[in-house]
Amino acid sequence: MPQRERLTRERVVRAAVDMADRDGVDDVSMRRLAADLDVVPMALYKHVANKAELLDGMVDQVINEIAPPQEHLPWKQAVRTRILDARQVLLRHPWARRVMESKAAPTPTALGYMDSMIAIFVAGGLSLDLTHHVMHALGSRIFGFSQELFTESAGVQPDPAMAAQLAQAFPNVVAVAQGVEHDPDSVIGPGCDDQFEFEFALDLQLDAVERLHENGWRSSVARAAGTAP
Amino acid sequence: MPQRERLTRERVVRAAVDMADRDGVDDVSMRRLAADLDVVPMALYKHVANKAELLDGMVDQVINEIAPPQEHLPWKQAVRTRILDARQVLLRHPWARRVMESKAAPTPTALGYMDSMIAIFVAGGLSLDLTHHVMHALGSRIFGFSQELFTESAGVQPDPAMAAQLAQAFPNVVAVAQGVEHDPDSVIGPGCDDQFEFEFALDLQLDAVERLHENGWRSSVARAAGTAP
DNA sequence: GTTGACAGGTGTACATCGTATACCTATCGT
DNA sequence: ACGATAGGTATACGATGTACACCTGTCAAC
Repeated sequence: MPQRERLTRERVVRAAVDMADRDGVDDVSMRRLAADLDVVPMALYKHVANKAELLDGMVDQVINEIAPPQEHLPWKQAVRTRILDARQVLLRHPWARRVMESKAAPTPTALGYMDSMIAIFVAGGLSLDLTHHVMHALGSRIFGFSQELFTESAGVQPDPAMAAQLAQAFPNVVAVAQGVEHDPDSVIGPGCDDQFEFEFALDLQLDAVERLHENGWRSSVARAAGTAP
Repeated sequence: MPQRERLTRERVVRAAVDMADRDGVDDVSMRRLAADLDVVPMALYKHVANKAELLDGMVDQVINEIAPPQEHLPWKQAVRTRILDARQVLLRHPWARRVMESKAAPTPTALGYMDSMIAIFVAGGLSLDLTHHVMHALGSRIFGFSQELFTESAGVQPDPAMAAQLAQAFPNVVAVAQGVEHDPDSVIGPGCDDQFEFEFALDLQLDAVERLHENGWRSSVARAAGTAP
């Protein structure tokens, strides 16, 4: 009988992703991961060069969960649906944002994803130059990041006395937060970083790009506009 | 004679910021910091609760380097110049981006900064609701982040054989990168995350917001537009 | 079959990290 | 002069990533 299923890079990475989903990425250590796989810590190093490479593998697995672009769609829609899909994937693996952001170089998998995204713009007729700037402007949103800064009002603030103090110290922050909460039409999800905010920002940018493109954007024009007072 | 200058929370935090600027934030450990201050590691804990609080203090110091908003300016210009100033500050402290992004709750200092930024929009006549969404849309750009994903093409790729292989595997990425490099008009700075890209993205968003505002934006309208196919 | 190479799992060890706890000591208001 | 207290010290613990040497089970070739 096979006393224990053989280890594989595949199996190691998959277990690490599961553990990160479950306990958060900070609690993924080589030793805990090894224990999870019923193996001695150093055994992992036969399948993974070091922890950085393990994290690379984890991110790659997440990126591979993003569906390939839909063909035969206008570029704006194709980009939009793909990014929203990426966002769904990243909501399943919230730790991936921080890991990706702390990496210096993209893996081939990440490059491939960016490549396919660029392809959509180019196929849609956008110039290479405009596409380049757009990729920068979209930034990490391409990977579906919610880049939420702080998980705004993450914890409930139960203390009413402190709430009053807050309101005095930061009246505008509180006004914006409360104003929206009191608006019955507003879409306020948990942590306020919900689907609406993401789509709002995404559409703002995509619409602006579309407008630029339709107006026959050339780099000199935009540069002048950008640096003008 | 004062055998050694007394330690202060101020002095500790300042030394930590200097060390992070010099060696990168990953090399800032309580022990190295203590050695730098010619003191035993545990001495730091008399001025700082723990490392997380130290990082908070470091970020606060960076935020405090950002100039206060200029009065008597139209909101768009006021926001624009302030964010560009924030960007300059963050370029001096590149580590601050990652630290801020990995924090869950904002410090009072960060809240104060956001508060003063919101104040600009509100004073400019934007509705609380629109301001709220705009703050989300701008996201970390408010703090001047370049959110560069990967320090794109950070290292030079000297190997021509690998370059060819790259071009075959990721034709679009290479095309976009090369196309721009070959354009003599293009502004390509080190790492390609230069001033132009940042301003391009920032203006794209600010212009879009201005258009929304001038068209008398109401939340229901934007929501319908956002979720429409 | 026997053998021998080698992929893959093991054991031990080390430097480094954050920090709890207990202690000592210089300073200062009374 | 004295005792409280703020601030620096000493020691120690558990956790982390991983280098290095070792063992062992599997399988190809003879």
